[in-house]
Amino acid sequence: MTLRLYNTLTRQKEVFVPIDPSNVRMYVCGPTVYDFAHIGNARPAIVFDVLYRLLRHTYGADHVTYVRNITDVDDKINARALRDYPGMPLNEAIRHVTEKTYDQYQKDVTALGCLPPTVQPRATEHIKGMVEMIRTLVGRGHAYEAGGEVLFDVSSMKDYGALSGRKLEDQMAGARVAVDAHKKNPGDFVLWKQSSPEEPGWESPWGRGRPGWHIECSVMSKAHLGEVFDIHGGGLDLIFPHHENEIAQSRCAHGTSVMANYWMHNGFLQVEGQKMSKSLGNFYSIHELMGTDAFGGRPWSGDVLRTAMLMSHYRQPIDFTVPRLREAEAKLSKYREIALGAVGGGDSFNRIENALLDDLNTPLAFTLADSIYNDALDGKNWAIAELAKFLNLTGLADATSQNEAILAQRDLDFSLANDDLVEAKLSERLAARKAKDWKKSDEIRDQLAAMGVSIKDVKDPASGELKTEWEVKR
RNA sequence: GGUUCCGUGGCGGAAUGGCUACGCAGAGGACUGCAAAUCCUUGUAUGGGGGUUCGAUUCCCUCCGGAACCUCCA
Repeated sequence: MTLRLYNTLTRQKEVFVPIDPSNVRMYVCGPTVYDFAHIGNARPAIVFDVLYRLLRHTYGADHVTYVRNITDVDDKINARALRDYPGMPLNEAIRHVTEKTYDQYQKDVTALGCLPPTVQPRATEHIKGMVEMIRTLVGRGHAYEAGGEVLFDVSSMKDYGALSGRKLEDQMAGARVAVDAHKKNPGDFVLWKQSSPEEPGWESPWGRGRPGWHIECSVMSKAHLGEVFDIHGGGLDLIFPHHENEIAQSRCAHGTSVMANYWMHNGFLQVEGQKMSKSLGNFYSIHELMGTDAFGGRPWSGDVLRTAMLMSHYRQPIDFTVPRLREAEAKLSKYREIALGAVGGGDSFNRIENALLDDLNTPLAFTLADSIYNDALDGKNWAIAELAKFLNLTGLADATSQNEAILAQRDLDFSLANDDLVEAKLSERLAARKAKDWKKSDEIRDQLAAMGVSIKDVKDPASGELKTEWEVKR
């Protein structure tokens, strides 16, 4: 079975053929580090991590290069720096913002079970390359200087818009594109803009300034992967304008007919049926979900979040809800219980691997895992190996399950604090049961339930004596 | 207005030109004083209308409904 991927460029699934099997190259647009990553940002990180693992599995771990950039030059970062560190020199404040956000991002994606990419370049490390590429574009007649900016001239590229299926004329018909007086075309976009003395800036042939958003990815991908590479990924919303513009810049600068052969885009995530937004109050950072009670009144571990993501196909929308997370948690814990200790590999039927090879069909992989589960329960080794392989290939063996520890600790704290009280009530209830005073017995059960304690009546198998077990219900 | 995509049971979701998987929830039963837990059994779906076909949920057309993008939001 060969790897097949849906290619946004052609709008169909294609067999993946790498340019160089000894070095498969993938670039994914990473975060702009101005605020903590939210649950929507987690999706591309997870999806492309699964692809990365699959590529490593298929071509060998040393034969895949995965680049995920860090955008640390951006006007939103500047705004955040001014807001959070008033009075501090801007450049210093910016460093605070980007470092803090970057550190948290690394922690978040690690907890979600994502392997570190081969390289995580930062935009600020590549300013020189950006200036060079812009200079090339100007020299080749694809960019021009106007109104203190350097702009890409979209009319200079014949098939601009091929990725998104957009034609320049159609866009203009929409009449919602901002028209700036100094632009030749409304669709022209900024490559370089001048900075005021307070703003961050770098020297360039066009004065002290800073790069536009799109040029960063063109330069960083070129630096680490070359002019043409295999896979370029990101969220659905990046197709236009970001990826369209990256393609324009890279192809025009290098004179190539493609930038990347396969373009992949993950679908969006909604929270409880609504688009996630701060105004609706359904905006959750990864950090909040894992470390607080903000969503559903309890923390959710990285592996549960990862499972909940992978239960849907990456191109489908996901509705993120509490029942979904519960289902994910239940599913995962039953697989883990049986397969986590097992050594993956073994030559089993490879059905799960084939599902993943078919454009990352993770929901099918879960389905297969469910059907294999019963065989694994019966102790069949091939089934246990297949489940273990599934957990490894999807990164579920690596994601943190820290919240189990947190919840267990909570339960323990509760138990220690309430042990005497609960025991007293239980013996009272046992007496009532022996006296067949069901009313009183049920009342006590209700009281305990109200405290969050659920009970289980059992018989001692040896003596046949009545006993009651209890635990804290979450 | 333009571009792209999606409609399968209560929910999540797979697959297929020929009884529509699987999981969760639900229902019934066993057990229990009653519950819980556990075990056994089980009902329910391809948005509407055309077309191609022996046969369409699958392919084509159309309608309805929904989403994303056209605004430096993954």
